[in-house]
Amino acid sequence: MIKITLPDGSIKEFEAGVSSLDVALTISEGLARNVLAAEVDGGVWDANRPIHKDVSLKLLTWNDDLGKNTFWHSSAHLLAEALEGLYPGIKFGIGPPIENGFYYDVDFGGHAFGEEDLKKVEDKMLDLAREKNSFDRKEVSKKEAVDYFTRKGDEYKLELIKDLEDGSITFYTQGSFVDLCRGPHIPDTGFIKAVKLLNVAGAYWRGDEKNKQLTRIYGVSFPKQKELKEHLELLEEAKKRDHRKLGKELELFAFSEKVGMGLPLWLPKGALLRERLEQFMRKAQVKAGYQPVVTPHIGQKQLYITSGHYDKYGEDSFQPIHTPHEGEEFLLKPMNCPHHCEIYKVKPRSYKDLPIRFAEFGTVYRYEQHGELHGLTRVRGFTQDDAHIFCRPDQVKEEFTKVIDLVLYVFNSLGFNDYTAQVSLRDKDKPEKYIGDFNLWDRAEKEIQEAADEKGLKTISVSGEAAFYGPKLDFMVKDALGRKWQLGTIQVDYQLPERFELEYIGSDNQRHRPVMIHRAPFGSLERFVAVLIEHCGGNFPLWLSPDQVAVLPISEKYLEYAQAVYSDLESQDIRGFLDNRDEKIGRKIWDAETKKVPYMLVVGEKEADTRTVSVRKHGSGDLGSMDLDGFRKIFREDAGEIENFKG
RNA sequence: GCCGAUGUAGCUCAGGGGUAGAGUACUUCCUUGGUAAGGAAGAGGUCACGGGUUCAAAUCCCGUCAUCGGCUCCA
Repeated sequence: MIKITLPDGSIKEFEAGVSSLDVALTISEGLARNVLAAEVDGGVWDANRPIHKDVSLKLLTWNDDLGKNTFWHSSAHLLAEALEGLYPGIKFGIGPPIENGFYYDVDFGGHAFGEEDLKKVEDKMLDLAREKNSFDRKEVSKKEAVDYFTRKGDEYKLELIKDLEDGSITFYTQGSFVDLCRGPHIPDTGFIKAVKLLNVAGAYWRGDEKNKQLTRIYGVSFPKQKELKEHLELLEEAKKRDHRKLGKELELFAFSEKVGMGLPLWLPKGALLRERLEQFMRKAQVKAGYQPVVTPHIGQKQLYITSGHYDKYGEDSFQPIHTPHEGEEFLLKPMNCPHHCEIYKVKPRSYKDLPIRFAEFGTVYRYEQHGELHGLTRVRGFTQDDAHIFCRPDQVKEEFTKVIDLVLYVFNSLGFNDYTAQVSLRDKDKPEKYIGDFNLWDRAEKEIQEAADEKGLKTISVSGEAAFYGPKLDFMVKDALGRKWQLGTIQVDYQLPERFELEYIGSDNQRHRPVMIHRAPFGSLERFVAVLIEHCGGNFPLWLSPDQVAVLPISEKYLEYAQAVYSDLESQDIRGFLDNRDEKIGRKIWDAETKKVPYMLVVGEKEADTRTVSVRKHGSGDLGSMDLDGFRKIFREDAGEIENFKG
């Protein structure tokens, strides 16, 4: 007999060899029907895998993330089985579950698999699911595994097996499909009741551009048809918040093929939004001891050779601008740091001067690859809310901590609570990707982690995400469709001060090397605005709204009073417009609501007589009549502190 | 850059080898209307661009460009 401890602490005795499913049956048949897998002593197991010793056990259903994971992993196998049935001889890469569904990478040989083929595969998957084939686990030796896939002719699986330890290899079989897989899986395919294959994409084998590109098929599946329907509706809703769609609808920004791809054009309303954000940041930075500087949009090629950027990115960048002068070459600036280094160097610096903080809204240009461009989140010309802090080594942590405060202040002010703080480290297996002394790297990485910990930030560490000159603390935020973007970034850099031979005179009257901290709380104005748009669905906080108030006269007869109201608002620095069109009030309200204008002031005979306005708030409706002072009070309260600062 | 898809009026989209369609926006006129779309008329397109097939191409084929979904990249 073995003892099994359940999550509620109760302990039950079973014969050795009992499965999680058997345990579930002793609790209730209904539960057993829903068990997808089980957490056994912390590891996830197949629900039908026999247990031979005392363990703690948690049954996993669709309501557990690990349960969903297992479900989608099994769905990937089902996809592969369907594909193999329809396209015999194809080869398989990997097929894991992901955050919202699963995918499988497939080598179709010469066949061009397109989106119109998805329906057929979906149907086949559902056919196979109805067969309720069980997922059978089998431990195999490395030799058996190699033999099987050699016979099958699947070089990708063979490559995977090569890296596996003999004795740790398992196969899973469902129906006629056998896969190399560590599992676990759901009991049988019958659990999968609804499937939607979402798209096909190319994906390099093992994520390496030098390898062959496989066809990746993305899908999502559910135990109930209804859940699929809800999921697809959620996706549709998310698409409505897409900044590219809202940016067009709200006339914030546009692109022109003539100007060039990835080069955003800011329309008046968008420019206003940007300006408000810049003003907000300027104000916060002045308070935090930053000094604004301004530098040109180009710099000599030599500047970037010195910084190391030319060596790293030069060939894949916008190419040098030539002048009538033979041999003279300028680069569009792809970053501001070298310019700021030269500002640091204009005069000798004392240890007493440090830290020095140079801030600039610097517009930079980077030749991003064609397929990488994406709305405002990935562009070829953008403005960083950049600053560089030059400090003594002993000041690094304190300065870093202050920057974290600033980033968090910005995020909080804009209601960004759902971010991930990512410590981006170097990939220690690829030292060739980085410059500088790795002892300094280790020091910088440690300082970043410590500063983050001291601020109580919950961080995740990702190796290989560092900049080539130093590690970073990145603030990642998701867009409407769940894609992660880096917004705020803080970087510790020991390399550029070295390359630019930056110095300060210490208290010992000796020359010392300062440390540089690169930081941009927004990251870029473009990307930040994009995420902001999606975050608030185009309903900006009042202080950022391009149009804050619409004055809506009932008819032409009240235009004069409406104009007086509008002028009064203008004199109070309240932004908006007067809708003097020959339209009915219902129409004017419709249009203002559609444009997401926060406040609408309806004025007609009654208001003109009593010198009042009838206030309507976007999304909430009629607030009733009041005089202008009353409205301004409501407005100022809604606008909050930020609106009321004079930046 | 790579794989897959898309490109028709300012916008959203239908159509499809034989003279280009809707809704909306726009212009003019009527209407002077009280909290989410008043009515009528008009104007608006080299069907992304360049080739090819055809008596005839917006439609079929090829190429280019841009956009979308991914991959790679992201100073």
